[in-house]
Amino acid sequence: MNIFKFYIDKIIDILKTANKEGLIYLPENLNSINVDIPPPKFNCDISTNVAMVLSKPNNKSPIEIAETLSSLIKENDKYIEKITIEKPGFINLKLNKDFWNFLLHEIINDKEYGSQKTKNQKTYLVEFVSANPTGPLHVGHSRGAILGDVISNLLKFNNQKVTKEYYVNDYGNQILHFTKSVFLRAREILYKEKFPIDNPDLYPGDYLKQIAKNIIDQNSDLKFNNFDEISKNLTNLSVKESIKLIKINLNNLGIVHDNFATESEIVQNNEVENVIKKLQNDKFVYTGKINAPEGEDKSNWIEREQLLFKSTDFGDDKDRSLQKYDKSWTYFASDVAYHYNKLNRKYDMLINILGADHAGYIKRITSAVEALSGEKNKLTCKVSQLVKLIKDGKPFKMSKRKGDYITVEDLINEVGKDATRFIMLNRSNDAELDFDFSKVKEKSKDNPLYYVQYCYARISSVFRNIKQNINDDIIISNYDFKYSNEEIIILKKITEWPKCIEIATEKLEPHRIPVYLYELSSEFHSYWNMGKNDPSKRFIEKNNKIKDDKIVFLKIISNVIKSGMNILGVETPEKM
RNA sequence: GCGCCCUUAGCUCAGUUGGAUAGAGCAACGGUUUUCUAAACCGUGGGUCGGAGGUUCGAAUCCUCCAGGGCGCGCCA
Repeated sequence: MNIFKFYIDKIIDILKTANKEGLIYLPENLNSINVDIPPPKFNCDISTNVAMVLSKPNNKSPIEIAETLSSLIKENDKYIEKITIEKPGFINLKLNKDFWNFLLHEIINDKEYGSQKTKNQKTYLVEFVSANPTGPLHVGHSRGAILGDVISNLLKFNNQKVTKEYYVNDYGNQILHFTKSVFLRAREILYKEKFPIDNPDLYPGDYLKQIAKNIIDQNSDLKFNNFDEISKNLTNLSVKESIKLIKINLNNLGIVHDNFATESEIVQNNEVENVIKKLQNDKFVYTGKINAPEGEDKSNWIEREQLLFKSTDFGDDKDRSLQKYDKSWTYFASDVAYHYNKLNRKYDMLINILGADHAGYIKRITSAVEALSGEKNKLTCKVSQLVKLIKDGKPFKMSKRKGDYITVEDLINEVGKDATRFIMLNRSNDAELDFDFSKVKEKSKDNPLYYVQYCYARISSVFRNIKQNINDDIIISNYDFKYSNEEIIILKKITEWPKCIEIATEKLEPHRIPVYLYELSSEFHSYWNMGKNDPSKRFIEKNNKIKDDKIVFLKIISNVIKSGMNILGVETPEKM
């Protein structure tokens, strides 16, 4: 039940009839007609811009059209108490009590209220995190991880089919350096050799000692004499250890992937060769030269003939290299193969969540997917911007070099899963985020998580006091209530929930959900406090009973909060 | 040099399929608890929506240009 759609459909029906009767001329495209909630001062529930949109094509003033339409609307809708026209031509509707009773009756026990019920269910592959398997996740990874998880939840809430995937980059130079670091840490343990801490290629973090120790303990036959001899085996073991750590981190954040795809498998199965052959056949690959980037030190630049992907055909600023100097594949080449692999698994839509530092990569990979699929918007990439850590009022800089960074484990231990998720989701993913440790820990209004949870807890306390289970369906025989103006303000907010979900889904912007939940909670807290002076606004009466209208009211609000918090992956405790 | 993101109140930020007087929180000041959870509420002040053009009935929102900040750009992943 989306009242905006409900009224747009209604208005368009009326327009079509009026058009047939020759009362009004209709342009082809009616998309700019919309229905909204008007500002509070008009004391109305719904407004539409239809008269202004039709003004020009009809060569009449908006007010004139509004007058014609408003009488038609009024005749055709039994839910209208009052209809007014406001300059410059808005039509404002005030809905009667039958409407609110109808609405509440529709949604009271609908656990999926707000869900976008589309006819065709689509399959999505959401790839996120995909951090290099060279150690545990740090705070920077967690924002994208949470974003991807909640986008998946959001799609699922709308009854779409979602696979959550992690792409393990277990191939290439960084992994080689990582394995070498494990090797040297192992020798440090076994032979007391000093780890070359100053070698900038190696990974200095302490966690490598533990990884090395685990590998030694579990593989007594492995000899740490010659790196080249055990390199392949040790890579596998080291990556496995890393993935183990990463999975623990993800679990602590409340995230479980459905699938882990590995780069090494893509390479071993010759998928890179295959995809490049396909692109060659389609004339998207050629041998040529590319220029060094402007404004940087070009002294090390070696110009050479190389295998290039024609991403400029799709709007990229240069073509992209597929092969390294030694003829091995670039990261991009295997990623193209990986995306071809995704395409062959026949998903309707692909979504990638990337960190800000990989944003420059989007153009070339969407180009590749377009070249391979022939579809323009098959792949959507969302970027999670930087997280600026603030500790003790000062920015906290992480340095991978020194192994000096805040891990997900530190984060969860210090602020907890729910607060982390809520705060990280409370901002647009396109904007940088200040993450202030002391504030996130604070149990007050400063922390929007507790504010929303407290709203749910307050509602729960009413249910507890009247000895009802908040999760049970509400059975009401007769929907005939008259809500006060203060209550209708909140009911109006409730009607916005489907719209919030719609926009959040369409734009893949889950931050709209915590923002909405905060606003709804704010209105509820405000109402709650009115009960102090005005007994009619209290929920429980002197005889410890509750009226039907009140319990319906509470149930609706708690349903919305609960389903919103579920999408966010955050708890709704009944007591705080 | 190029690409992406950001610029809205003192601070941190919401606000886009273009809508009516641009909203929250924090900070400041003053109030609210014999009554369902005060982790709450109420009130007061605070704005050239970075700048300049354009598009139109109407622009924080769309287009162009400019400025400032961030991230990134090599056969690293």
